[in-house]
Amino acid sequence: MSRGNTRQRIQDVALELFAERGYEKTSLREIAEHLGVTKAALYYHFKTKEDLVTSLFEDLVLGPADEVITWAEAHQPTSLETKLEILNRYSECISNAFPLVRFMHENQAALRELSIGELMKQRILTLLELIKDQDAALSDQVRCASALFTMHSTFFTLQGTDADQEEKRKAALEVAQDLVTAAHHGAGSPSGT
Amino acid sequence: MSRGNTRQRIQDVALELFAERGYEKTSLREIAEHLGVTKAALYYHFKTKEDLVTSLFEDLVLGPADEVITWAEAHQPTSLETKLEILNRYSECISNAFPLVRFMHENQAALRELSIGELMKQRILTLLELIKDQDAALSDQVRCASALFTMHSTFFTLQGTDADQEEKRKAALEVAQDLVTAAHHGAGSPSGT
Amino acid sequence: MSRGNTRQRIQDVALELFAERGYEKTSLREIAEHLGVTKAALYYHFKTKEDLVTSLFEDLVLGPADEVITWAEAHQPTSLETKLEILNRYSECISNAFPLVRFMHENQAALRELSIGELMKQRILTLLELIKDQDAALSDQVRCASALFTMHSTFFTLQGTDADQEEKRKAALEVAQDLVTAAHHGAGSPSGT
Amino acid sequence: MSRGNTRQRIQDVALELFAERGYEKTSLREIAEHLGVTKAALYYHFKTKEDLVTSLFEDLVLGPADEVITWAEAHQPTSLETKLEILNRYSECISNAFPLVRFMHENQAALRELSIGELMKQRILTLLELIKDQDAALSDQVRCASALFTMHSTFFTLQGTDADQEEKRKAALEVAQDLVTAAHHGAGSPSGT
DNA sequence: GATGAATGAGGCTTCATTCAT
DNA sequence: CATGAATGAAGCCTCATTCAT
Repeated sequence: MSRGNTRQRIQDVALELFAERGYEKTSLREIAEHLGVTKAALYYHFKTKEDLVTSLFEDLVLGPADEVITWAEAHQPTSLETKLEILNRYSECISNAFPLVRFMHENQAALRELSIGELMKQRILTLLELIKDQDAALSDQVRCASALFTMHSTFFTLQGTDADQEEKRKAALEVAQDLVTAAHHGAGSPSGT
Repeated sequence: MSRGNTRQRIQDVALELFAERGYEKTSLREIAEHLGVTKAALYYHFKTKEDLVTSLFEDLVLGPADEVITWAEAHQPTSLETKLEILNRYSECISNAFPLVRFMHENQAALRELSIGELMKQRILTLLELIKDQDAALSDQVRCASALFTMHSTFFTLQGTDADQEEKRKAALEVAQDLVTAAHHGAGSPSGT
Repeated sequence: MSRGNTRQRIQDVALELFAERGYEKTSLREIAEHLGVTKAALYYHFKTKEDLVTSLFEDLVLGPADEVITWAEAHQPTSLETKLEILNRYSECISNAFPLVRFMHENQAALRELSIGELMKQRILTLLELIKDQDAALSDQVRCASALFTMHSTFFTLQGTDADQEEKRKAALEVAQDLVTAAHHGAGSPSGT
Repeated sequence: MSRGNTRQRIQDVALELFAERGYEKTSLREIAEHLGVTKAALYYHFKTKEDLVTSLFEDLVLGPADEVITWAEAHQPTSLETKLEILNRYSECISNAFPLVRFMHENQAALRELSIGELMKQRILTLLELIKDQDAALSDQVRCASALFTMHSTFFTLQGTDADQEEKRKAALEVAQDLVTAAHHGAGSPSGT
């Protein structure tokens, strides 16, 4: 019945529970029980609890995000079109790893103590740097940060809605792109004048 | 030096530590040690750990938010101007209780298991209902949710900046108001056409 | 029934079990069960298992040994008579803390990983330096080390004997003093010629 | 590269780690990792952890010690010269198995729970019986025990020294023989008179 | 000869909480 | 108002060991 897929099954259940109940509240005992295995079995596949959560990010989101960053850095200086394409590509990463992104969004405090949290934060800050202008008005900087956050949070913000995953992705992407477009044109400063 | 203000001091330290290290990672022992008191002393002032965190929300954010909601519900049906004023008032609540909002934002998973978390979520959803149109395009619904999230997260998003608290508040408010304005005018649907 | 003496009772039982079954083999569960308390109660009185064993050495042997060292260092350069008096005083320390010394002797490997082990080792090496001549023949250095070891191990070496504690102490002291006397007179080098 | 010598390699690594970190603190995982094998591989060669440590004593020290005992028992009643020759022969056993003797000396508490520990203890007590007089003065019994302990511990007592193994062996042997000689002549009793 | 996968027992430690004083 | 002492539950993790392949 169980071949070489136990590692995968552990990751699946862990992701589900982490997203559902939070990182700290999810114990390895719970994960093991959901799987019908012993706690010790988890330790055969993952060195620590942190190692387990780290593997989720590495397998689902870190690689894809790095691809976006690599692509973006090859297209500098960053035109508006490039920025919009960054958002587009990033929205696809996120959409594919949606429960993990939800987990990341809702457990920032817990992730801060994990080394993978630091790595993810760096990726997001790097994306932010690529999207915003260093010396833009404050409100335009907010627009760019907000664009990223919007994509991170939309999938579960729109939980009640009957829209499907792809519709949500497009809606979030549209809003994010509008925000970045406005920031790019310096919507912030003229309104201040 | 310290008279009957112990309760206050506990809240201050608790808020600081909760915001810094997260709800689950902050133990009552830590809080007590930071205060130079015994754990048991905390229990004289607060029935449980949950009671302590609840008191923070009640004292700092729940009341003010309810005032905004009460005001908003008295001004229905909601015109664009009303919506913008809701955002304005809410941004002031948030600005005053800034570390608690950060805590809320970064500990959503933990708060989900606490009854105060449910209460706060209701408030935010109520505000969202007042701001968005029930049958707006999906992207416009995202805009309104994003407006709220943007205000929640801006204060620590802009951590590195040298802007002061009030400047940040205004920048976040501007972005939020733009988003809601766009949503109000149905920016979403035409772009779909 | 139990007033402020719980800490003491924990130490007593811990010493007994540590000496009986070794440091690593003695679990805090066992100690707690022997006392009719919870494991958590131990942690109220001692921060860790290492802290518990450390307290034993500090309370029973470290202080007295330091007194011997202090006395010895005040009587430098060290005449033979002084050396013999060092042995005499040290034998009394040891005799009073006899089960702990047995524990130390039989758990050197375990103690090497504990910081108190390092401290105790330093004390013994210091005593050794005071007793032996830096440039004595190899066999005389062995004599001095042996003198110390002999006192450490005699109490349980002579376990079967019906002699009482004080007789054993005197016998060990006599042998140790003979060894140091021989070393002092350079018994080693002439026999080599 | 490695043919049928895996068993030997396991023993080598095990001895090294046991001596370094102690019996309890050394896990089979560690041993396996140092060898670049799986834990399960160890179980192909040794039935249990105890079996592994037992094999070390059997191969390195038990046989040679038994030879000494056999020789000694054939030379009863034991003259002083015989006693000195026992020490001489035993010192050679020990010198050859030096890390294992260090291990034995520093892990007495752990060995007490192992059947091989009991066996080794018996050998040493047997040697002690052969060396000392049943009804000697207490101090002379201490001398004989001390002679044995001295040889056990000298190799690592003299760790800092630049003397080579054989010089250390001779120094320890000299001290041990002096002690036994003194005991044989009843140095203890006249001093009591 | 050796591995991959798993187990059951048990280790140390921390936590929120209680209660007599 | 607050402490000292303690508890019960649970946490993460490691260990020696087994067994099918």
